[in-house]
Amino acid sequence: MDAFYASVELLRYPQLKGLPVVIGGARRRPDNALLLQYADVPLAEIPVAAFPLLKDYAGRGVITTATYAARQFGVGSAMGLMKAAKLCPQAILLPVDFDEYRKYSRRFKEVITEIAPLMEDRGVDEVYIDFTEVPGGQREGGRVLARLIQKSIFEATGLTCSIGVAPNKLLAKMASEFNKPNGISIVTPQELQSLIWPLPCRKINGIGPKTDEKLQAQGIRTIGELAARERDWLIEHFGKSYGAWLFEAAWGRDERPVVTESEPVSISRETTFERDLHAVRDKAELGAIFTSLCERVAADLQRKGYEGRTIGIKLRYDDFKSVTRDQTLDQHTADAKTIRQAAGLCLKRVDLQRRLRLLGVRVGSLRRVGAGDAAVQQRPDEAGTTTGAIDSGAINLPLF
DNA sequence: TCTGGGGTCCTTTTCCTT
DNA sequence: TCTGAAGGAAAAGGACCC
Repeated sequence: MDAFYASVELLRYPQLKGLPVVIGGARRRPDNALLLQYADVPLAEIPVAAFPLLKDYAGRGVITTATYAARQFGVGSAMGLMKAAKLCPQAILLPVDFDEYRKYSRRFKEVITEIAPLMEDRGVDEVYIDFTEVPGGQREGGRVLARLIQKSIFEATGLTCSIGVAPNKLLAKMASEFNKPNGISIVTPQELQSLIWPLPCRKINGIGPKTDEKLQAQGIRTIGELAARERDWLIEHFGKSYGAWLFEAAWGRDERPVVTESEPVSISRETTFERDLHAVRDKAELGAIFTSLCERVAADLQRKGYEGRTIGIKLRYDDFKSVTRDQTLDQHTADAKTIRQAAGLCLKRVDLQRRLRLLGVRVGSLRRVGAGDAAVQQRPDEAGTTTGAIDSGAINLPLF
C-alpha cells in the first residue's frame, strides 16, 4: 500500500502572521467585546490592536494550538492558559471557532475524495489517503499527486497543507511532519535508518508521554535505539500486544489499512466548571449542569441517529483524579430523561464529599436507530434541532 | 492560577453463570 | 449441597490522539 498523511494548516488571520498567537478554550472572556465590534469586518481587515492579549485573561482553559512565534516562548498545545500567560503575556489570545473549522474541514476533505476516494478521516484537520489505485499516483514517487492535492485544497479553501508520503500509515504520518508548513516529504523503506531512526520515540504515533518516560528509564531515546532491542525484551517490559507493536513500529512496519468508514462507539459531553463545585453546597448549580449534559448527549444521539445501552458518568475531583461509573440498561435509548435517570444512579455510587472540577455524561454500546427490535422509528434527518452534521473528533487545529 | 473536550482502544478487575 | 474452575460480560481505569 502507498499512503499519504495530509494535515491542513489554518491561517485565518493573515495580519497576525509572525506574531505570537495562541488559540485556547476560554469560555468567559471579558475582552471578547473588543472582537465583537468587528463582527462584520473581514478578518484580514481587523486591526491587530483589536485582538485581546493573553495577559488580560484570567480563568481556566488550555491552549489548543500556538503560532511558531508563540512557541518560541515555550508555550504550546495542552498548556494551561495561566502558565502560558506567564511565559508570553503579550501573546494574542483567540477563541476556538468550531463552526468555522468544521466548514473548512468538510471542504478540504471533499477536495481530497474527488481526487483520491480512499480517505480515512482522522479529525478536523488530518486524513490518511491510500493512493495505490489513483491514476498517476506513482509518478515521482507520489510527489506529483501530492502537489495536485495541495494545489486543489489551496484553491478551494485558501489553506496550506503538509503531506507525508510513505509505504504505510505509520511512516506517512511521521513524514508529514518533516516539512511543515505546506511541505511534501517522501520516506522510502530504504530511508528508515537515515530518516526515522534518529528521531525521538515520541514521534511515533502511539507512543505518548508515559511510554516515552518508561523507555527513557531503560535508556531508549531514539527510534533506532528502540529498534535495537529484542522483540522479546520489549514484550517482557511493555506487554504482549504493546511490546510487539513497539518493535514493529520501530522497524517502520505497519499493515493497517486506510479505513474509509466507521461507526461511533460512544457519544459524550463533559464540562469543566469555572470554579470547583461541591455536591451539597452547589447542589442546584450542579444539578442544572448535569441535566443539561444529559440533554445535550440525547440531542447529539438523536441528531446523529443513534441510541445506546450503556450510560455512564465521569467526574474529576479538585486533585485532578477522575473516576467513571457506568450501567448497562435492558433497552437502547436516546431519551434525555432515561439517560438522566441512569446517570443519576451512577452518581450515587461515587464519593460526592469532595469538590468537583468536571462532570461528564457518556452513552455507549451504540446502534443506529431503526437497527433493532425496540428501535424508535425516527429518521436521522428529522431528529435534530440543529442543522449540519457535527463531526466527532479533534479540536486541535494547526495554525502558523 | 496549573492542567479542555471529544473520542478510541486496551488491560485489569469484578461479577455472574455454568 | 458445597466448592471450585472456567469463561464471558460488564465495569473501571488509563494511555493515547486530534
